[in-house]
Amino acid sequence: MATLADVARRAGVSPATASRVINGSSKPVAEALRERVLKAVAELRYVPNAHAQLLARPQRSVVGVIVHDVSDPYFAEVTRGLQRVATERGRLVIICNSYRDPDRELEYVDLLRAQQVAAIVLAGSGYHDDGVNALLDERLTAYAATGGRVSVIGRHRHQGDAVLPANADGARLLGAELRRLGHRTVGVVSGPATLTTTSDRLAGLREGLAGPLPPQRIRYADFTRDGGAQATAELLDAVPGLTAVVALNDAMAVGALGVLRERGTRVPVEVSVVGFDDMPIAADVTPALTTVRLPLAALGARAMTLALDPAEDRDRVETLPAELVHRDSLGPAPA
Amino acid sequence: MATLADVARRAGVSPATASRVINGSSKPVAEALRERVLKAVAELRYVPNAHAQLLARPQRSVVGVIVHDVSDPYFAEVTRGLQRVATERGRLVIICNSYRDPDRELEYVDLLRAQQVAAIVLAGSGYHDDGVNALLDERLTAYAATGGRVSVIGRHRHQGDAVLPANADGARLLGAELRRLGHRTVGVVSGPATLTTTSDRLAGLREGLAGPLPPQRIRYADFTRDGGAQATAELLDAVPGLTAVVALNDAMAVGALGVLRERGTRVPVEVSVVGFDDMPIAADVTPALTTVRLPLAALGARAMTLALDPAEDRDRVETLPAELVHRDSLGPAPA
DNA sequence: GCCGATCAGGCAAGGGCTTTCCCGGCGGTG
DNA sequence: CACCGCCGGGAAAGCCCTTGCCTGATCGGC
Repeated sequence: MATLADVARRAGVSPATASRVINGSSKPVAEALRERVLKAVAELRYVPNAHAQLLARPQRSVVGVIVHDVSDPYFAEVTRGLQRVATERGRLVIICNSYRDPDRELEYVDLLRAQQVAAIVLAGSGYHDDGVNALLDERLTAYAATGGRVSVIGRHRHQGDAVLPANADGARLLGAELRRLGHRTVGVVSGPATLTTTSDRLAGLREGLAGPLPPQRIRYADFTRDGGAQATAELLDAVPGLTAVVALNDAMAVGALGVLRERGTRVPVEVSVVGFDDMPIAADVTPALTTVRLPLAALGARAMTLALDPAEDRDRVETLPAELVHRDSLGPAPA
Repeated sequence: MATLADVARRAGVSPATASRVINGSSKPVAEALRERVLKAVAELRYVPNAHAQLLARPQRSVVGVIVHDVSDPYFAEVTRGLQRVATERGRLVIICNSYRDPDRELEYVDLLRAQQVAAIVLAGSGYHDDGVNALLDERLTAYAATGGRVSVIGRHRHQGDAVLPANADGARLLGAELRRLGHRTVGVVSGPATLTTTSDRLAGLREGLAGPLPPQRIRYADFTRDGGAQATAELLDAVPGLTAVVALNDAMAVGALGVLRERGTRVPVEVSVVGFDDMPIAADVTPALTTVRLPLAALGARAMTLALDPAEDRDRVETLPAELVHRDSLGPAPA
């Protein structure tokens, strides 16, 4: 691997001059030398060692992002927003998948700290586990204390900036609409109870329905298609007279639709199905999914903006609104 | 930000000893000192500077991966395979999205080189552009010359290891099946003509159909849902008597289905639709999509294995088979 | 009781780059 | 013509960590 010294030697200049040519310092370099350096760079296919550079010039230009799983469309969309802003500001992004494992999340915080990133953006639901939260909070505080910026998407925190989707609001809208359409026996296909997103949505839904939601009408499973399918099957078997299935995200709703199709139940004539998040698939399944749209890319963009913003007022909390998207999978409750 | 020297000072030892405690060198350290160091680390929330570490100990443990777009389910799946193997082998992965921009691909190769990564995995279709290919090849060769490993997924190269999906084979299977079912007027909703994946699939399809495929029955668009929708609309308007639409990936097929539904055309009774890749959505749209399954995760896993494998025989090329998945969107041609 | 072997710990040399500081040479001014 | 200031270039100090080598101490063996 060619080094700066190699380049300098080949161009017949000092490493200092070579460095100045290569990353355009404020100091001027005579045209003749500049060309010789550039020529040497090309010939040696020189690429500066990023680690040496970052060590010498503690200019923190990269931002770390921790998400549950980028390949999940929810986070893909959030990440898109994050990336857009980062690119605009000339920042590189390192993405880490925690796969919903709080321990891995902690590890990644340290890893990013070790990488000297300028900011850490933590996206995705938090956990109902005070031990984990305390640990995470402590790590992030330590990071913030050394000048790092922290910004969080979709979880409640006491330190650092936060951007929240209106989970409860959206669910309330959904619940109210179900109620308006006469649904009284509603089943919920829920994500893991350990996630705050789950409980927020559940709470909002309860409020919107303005009626009882007994525990046996809630089934907890993974926030995936298959989790949704299984929970729906259980629900259909356990709850007689069910007129609507609320899935707490669209992937689960797709699973619900699959089970209902298998069983020959007509949607929405016999049973209505609603989702959450408004993923791209939502419009392409049959029937097209009625769901709650969250401004995911905007969430990401905003969080990155806050993280990069040198503003002095920390601990800002912003909520971005949810919106009900009417499609075909929700109809009036059958008489 | 606390440094190793801070820790050493606080623990009353030399930086050397602190270092040895922190990353368990082979050299033994007395229990008393070890504890003092660990205590100092905890109190200062010390995290070693990764850049300094990598500079001091040029142990290359991270692998760079360049994909078109991780949030695309195709690459999400490939990446899953890559990650699995990398994790098994204790390697970290840096993922870069080229967003199908050859220039950005080049930049990322340099960036990864600057990061001193142990290997670069390049995933996703190559381009029909000799200029770009030459440039890329040259960059990769330079990297390989300094001991870097290169491994490539789904593109033809002359240097480095390569793992290929059987694009042509799969398309041939599809074409033959269409022919068997009596389809004679087949339209193709194709990805960008600049990609080699597109031309491979097109060539295979042509072979399988064993009949003419005039240019006006092929529409090129982006490999996205909307691209597929638009191309399908054009095709329906331009080609009378169309009995089947072949979309060159599943996202486009979903778009095709959407357009046909809007127009009230029954699938597969009036027009059949087939896709490619067998993405998770494929089974959940209505009618469920007949498509060609590619072993994407296996492709990723294999590429990572080759990249990490210190085997001496370079330039290995492996092809992983494709498989026709029969679902509901393909039926016999109407009489 | 002495010597050599063994062991724990520290010193210091890098690793590749940036940047401050300094120096020599030039042009301009009095 | 002498002096000053400016400008382009180089020497060298540091950024933070690892590790080979050396030292001082301890211990066992004779």
